[in-house]
Amino acid sequence: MENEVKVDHTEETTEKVSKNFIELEIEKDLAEGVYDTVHTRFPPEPNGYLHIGHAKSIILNYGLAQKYGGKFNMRFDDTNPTKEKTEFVESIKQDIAWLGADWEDRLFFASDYFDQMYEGAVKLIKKGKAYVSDLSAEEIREYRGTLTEPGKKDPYSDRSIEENLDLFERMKNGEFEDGSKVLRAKIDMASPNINMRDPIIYRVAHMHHHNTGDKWCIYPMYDFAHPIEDAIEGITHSICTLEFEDHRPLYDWVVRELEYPHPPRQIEFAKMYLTNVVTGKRYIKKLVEDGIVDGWDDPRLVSIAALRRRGFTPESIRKFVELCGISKANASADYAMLEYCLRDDLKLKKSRMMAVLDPIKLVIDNYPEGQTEMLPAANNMENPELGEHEVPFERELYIERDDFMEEPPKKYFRLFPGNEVRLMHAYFVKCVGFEKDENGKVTVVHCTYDPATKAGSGFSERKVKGTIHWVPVHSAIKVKTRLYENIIDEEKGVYNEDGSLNLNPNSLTELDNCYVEPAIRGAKAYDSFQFVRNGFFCVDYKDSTDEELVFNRIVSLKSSFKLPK
RNA sequence: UGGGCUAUCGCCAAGCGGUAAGGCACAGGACUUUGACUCCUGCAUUCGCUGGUUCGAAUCCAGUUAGCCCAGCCA
Repeated sequence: MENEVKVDHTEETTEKVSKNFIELEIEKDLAEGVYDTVHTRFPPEPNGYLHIGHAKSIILNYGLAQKYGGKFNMRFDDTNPTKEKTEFVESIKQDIAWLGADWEDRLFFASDYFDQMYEGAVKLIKKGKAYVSDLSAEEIREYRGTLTEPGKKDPYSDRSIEENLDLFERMKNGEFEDGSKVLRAKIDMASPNINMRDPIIYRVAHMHHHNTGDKWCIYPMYDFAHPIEDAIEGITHSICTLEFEDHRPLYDWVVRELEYPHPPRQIEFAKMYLTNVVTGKRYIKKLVEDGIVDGWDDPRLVSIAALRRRGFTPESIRKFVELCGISKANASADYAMLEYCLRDDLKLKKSRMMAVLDPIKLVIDNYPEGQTEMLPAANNMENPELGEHEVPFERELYIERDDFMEEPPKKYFRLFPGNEVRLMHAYFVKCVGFEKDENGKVTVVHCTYDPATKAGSGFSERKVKGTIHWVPVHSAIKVKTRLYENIIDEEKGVYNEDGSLNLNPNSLTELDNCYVEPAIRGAKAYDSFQFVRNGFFCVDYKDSTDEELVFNRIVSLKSSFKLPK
């Protein structure tokens, strides 16, 4: 069979050479007529914020529906009121929409199907396939057996259908206390698969539900509810993660016993982690509580909200998911792969600005005092569509502190005494001296410029090896920047055993004496730019003020020059 | 010691009996008004291990090892 595919007609046609195993399975189903369409869903429980791991599932499910001309549903799996909140419903919807997965008008809640689930349970009872048990939680655990020993028959499993029907209805009517009774599916207490040992399918919980209020005091368990939700919505392929593989026999049992005409099919894939990145909810919760990060959307985290705040694009995340692929092997991707996707997406889309993060003054001795000339600068040399802007050139400029060295190592070709470099968009300048303070720290660098070398003049008498960026002292705009570098090493742990912080999360560096060329004026929250040689930055929506912009570094540029130690 | 799943380059990942794709990372080189970008070049005689079947095996068989998941009235 043809195993090559030249993907769609969408602009972003990143060509995929081979299909993943899920696509292969789906195509087989389609070819064999098992299904005549593809209908997928993303079913999160609204009990927290989504992170990059969820993005894989969202993009996978939505992408499958797109690829096969099918539909994609959004569904909140809210069958356990003890953990769910409306607050999370909203954040999850926002995150998914931001990622670009469109559920159109198909937004559902598992709790919308509670009536049908109840009827399903009654049907099971009538078929003699479910019974009400009075065993306590501890007893249930004992009777279930262990991984190596079979379970024992539940003493209540022989109740008559009539009695079960009566008891179950009374459970629904609130006659029993939480934990006093459960409804169990009657399958096989000796099954080597623990999930099949008469799993609980309904429990009593007198609790207010975010969607159904106080209508119910019994709630279905995931294993019973999920297949029903899928079947009701006409889902064909129920894609989930590996840990549910053991549940598939039960999933199939439910749709079979309930006699759904077109039962959905569950297919599992492996989660993807990022190497050395903290995703554990308990760690993040503690980091938030300890005030080490400033909430679930702190740019150092990898929740979708955090990535958005930091300046990631949905395109880059989609690209990342696509690059990682889908398989059944537990894997953890290098952060470098994500960074690559980010740079790749941003490099042609964002304006390139000169920004000096760690300034040192450069004085051009032979440039007239008080003179200013406006120099044209392409917004993106590789993408003329982005237009151009002007940058004022003066006698006094700021340059990057590490663009000057008093005693340069071999192969350093920026500024050092006697060396000539190009000031980006401007002139060649030659270093003629420098000043130091009492601590030996360089404070000012002096140079002379050559008017003949103006950018765009076609000057070609001589060449320079280095080009450095700069910003005019008097009209540059002062901003704050935040750099995020190393990611927490999960193996060592975020916290030590005594509770002290082990590593600085993503080692945040805040720089508050940075200057950007005046063209940055008017930048708004979420606007992002490439700062020449410093990477891509995004205006922080939370901490920027009218007086001062705060930039988050989205990703740094690759740099191959390293100072020899 | 039960059941399920997985094992191909530092990291992802194709491969489905015909003689190891691709990407990331890395290393060299060219180019360059960002040491970026782009462009070349290099990067698994070998597919967890051991046997077997075959003219031929990463792909089939047997065994073995390692890792992940399962004993919530969580999802």
